[in-house]
Amino acid sequence: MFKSRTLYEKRKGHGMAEEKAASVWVRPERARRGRPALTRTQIVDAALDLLDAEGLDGLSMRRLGTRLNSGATSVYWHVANKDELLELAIDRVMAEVAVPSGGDWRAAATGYARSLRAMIHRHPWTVTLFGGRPMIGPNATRVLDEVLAAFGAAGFTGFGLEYAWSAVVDYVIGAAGSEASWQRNQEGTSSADWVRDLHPYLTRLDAERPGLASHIRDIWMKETGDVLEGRFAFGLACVLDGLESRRP
Amino acid sequence: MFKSRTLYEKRKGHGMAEEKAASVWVRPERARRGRPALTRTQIVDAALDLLDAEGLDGLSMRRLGTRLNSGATSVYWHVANKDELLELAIDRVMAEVAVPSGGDWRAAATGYARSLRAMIHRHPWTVTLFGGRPMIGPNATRVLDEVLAAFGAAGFTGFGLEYAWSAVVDYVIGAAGSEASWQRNQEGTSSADWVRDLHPYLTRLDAERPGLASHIRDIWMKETGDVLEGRFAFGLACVLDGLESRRP
DNA sequence: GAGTTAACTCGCACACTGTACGACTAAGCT
DNA sequence: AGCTTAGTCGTACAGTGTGCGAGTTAACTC
Repeated sequence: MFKSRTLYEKRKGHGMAEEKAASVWVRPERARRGRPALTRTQIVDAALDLLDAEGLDGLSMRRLGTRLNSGATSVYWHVANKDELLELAIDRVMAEVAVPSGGDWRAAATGYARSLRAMIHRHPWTVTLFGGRPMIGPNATRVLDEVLAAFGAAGFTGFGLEYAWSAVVDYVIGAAGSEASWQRNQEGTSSADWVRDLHPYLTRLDAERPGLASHIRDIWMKETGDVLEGRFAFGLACVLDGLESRRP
Repeated sequence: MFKSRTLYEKRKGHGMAEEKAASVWVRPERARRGRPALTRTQIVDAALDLLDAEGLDGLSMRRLGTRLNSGATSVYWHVANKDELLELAIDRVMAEVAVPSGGDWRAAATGYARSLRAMIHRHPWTVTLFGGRPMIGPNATRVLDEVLAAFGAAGFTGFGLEYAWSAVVDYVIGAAGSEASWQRNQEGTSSADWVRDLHPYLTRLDAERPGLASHIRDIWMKETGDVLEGRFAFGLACVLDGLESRRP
């Protein structure tokens, strides 16, 4: 009898050296014969539901299985492991980020930055995953291509191009990431709870570091959505100004 | 007999409403009587060893226990749960970041940024944790106080102060975070492996997106430590220039 | 139509996780 | 001496990611 073996596993034996399984992106979706089966898109859809609803911890292979009305380990036929599933998921949401074209480079950069930030707000679980593995999926690729083209049209080339682009992404990810976890923190505990938690800390701070204490009271505890908006606009403008003055 | 109960648990009963346990930082270390015991510092030391050696996944309570030559669950007497342990750990490494004083504001900001980045490089596991909960430990507090003072001396006040400071941290965390995971990625697989993994992707890219393909070949695959250094210097300079021109 | 083969699902098992619980030991106080 | 409390630890529970192999179904070949 022929032993059904996972195509995705590392192949050994036959005297050949151990061979790495290829990335999801070069490996085509399974050819479908046999009983109609789960689809990659179907699986990623369900995974996204769980991720968006409950964050990274909300996604477990078993819960994914039950959501798909299938066995806990059936997904493993279509996907090598959980990391790969997350790779698929993050590329899927990268489809939501757009780089406006047709305007000047600054409009393109701003649009890209805001679009990326909005995506992170919709899918806060992405923050942890950024840069985990190099993002190589079709949508990430498309975005990268577009943004490099926009910065290239602005005159940046070579390492300067890389530097300029990086400055924007790095800032956006840092800023949007901190906003995302701040919001996740707020929604868990009501604002009043948060204040009560902070209270003993603040009273001690009043004595030891009055400047910091008043900053926290006057700024942090009054931080609304508008303030976050202003903060992001400010930081982004700083970065873009710096780029403008360094543009070839 | 008196049932020994964890002091750290939420206290209920006696008709009083459920009460939240206070944060690690307001709760003193356990008074020591009885047999000489584990120490907070001792525990955090061991945790840091594991974290620095093998990253976030390297720290499990059981491994921590064996490293301390103690039972797997003994740590729970000194620390409410794993999250709290991580809070202690991250504050410990915050001791390593310094804000230079005595120079102009730009020197202070640069020094702070570089110091924070260096700390992240030494302890890449911090990246995921930043902003998880608001950082409230003594060292984080000290750093925050110092950096706010430096920016305050530069003329920033109120929300402008918050904006200016945030722009720097957000950029640094974004940039250092991406560098850290990039390095972690390189050290796992040898550089040659990485190239081989990317190869099928690149050949396809040559046809579909030649601009991007050549960028990857010419820039990404030649990225050395010096390049990362230059990239960070560039981005930071952009942010600081933007701040300078907006300084009151 | 019969038979073969490949695609796919799924139950079970393993090693591992965080942590609640309660029994136990040992030190200090009266 | 006896009591009280600080501190340790073995056990247990519910959950995790995933390897394995047996079972099921549909499309091919003859």
